[in-house]
Amino acid sequence: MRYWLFKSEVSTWSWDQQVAKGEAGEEWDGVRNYQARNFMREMEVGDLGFFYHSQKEKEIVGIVEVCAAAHPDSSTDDDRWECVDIRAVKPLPKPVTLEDCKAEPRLKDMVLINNSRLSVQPVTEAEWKIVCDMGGVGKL
DNA sequence: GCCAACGTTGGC
DNA sequence: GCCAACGTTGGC
Repeated sequence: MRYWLFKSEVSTWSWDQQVAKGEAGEEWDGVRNYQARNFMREMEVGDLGFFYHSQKEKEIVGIVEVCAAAHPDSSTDDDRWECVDIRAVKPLPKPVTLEDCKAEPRLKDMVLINNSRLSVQPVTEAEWKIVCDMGGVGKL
C-alpha cells in the first residue's frame, strides 16, 4: 500500500467534480509528464492519495483511492501516455494548505513543497499520517 | 501578472 | 549528445 498526491487546477478538474463521479471514479487523464506517468504506472488498486487544488486555493482538499491500474489515456491517441482511475473517498474536514505544510517541520521534505510543478507525486507514510492529522481525518 | 523552475524540442 | 530556445506550470 502506497500513498500519492494528485494535483489539479480547480477550473480544470475540481474535487467537487471528482465527488460527483462517485464510486465509479474517473480517469486521471491529461498528464503529459514522464515522471508523473511513471508514478501512475507504479500505482496499485487500493492505493490512497491526496487531492490537491493548485494555483488559487493551494490546499489538500480530499482523499482519493486508486480504483483502476494504469491504462492508456483515452484523451489522446499518443500511446506514450497512461493514467489510472481514481474515486473520491472523503473530503478533509479541515483542508490542509500549502502554507500549513511549509509551517510543519516534519513535512519539509514533501515533494509538494520541493517540486511544485510535478502533478502526480509520491507521499511517504509518515507524511500521509501527519497531513491526515492536520486535516482532521478520522478513520477512513 | 510576473517570474523562477523545469521539461521538451530541435539544430548543430 | 549537447545545449539554447521555448513553452508550461504554479507560487507569489
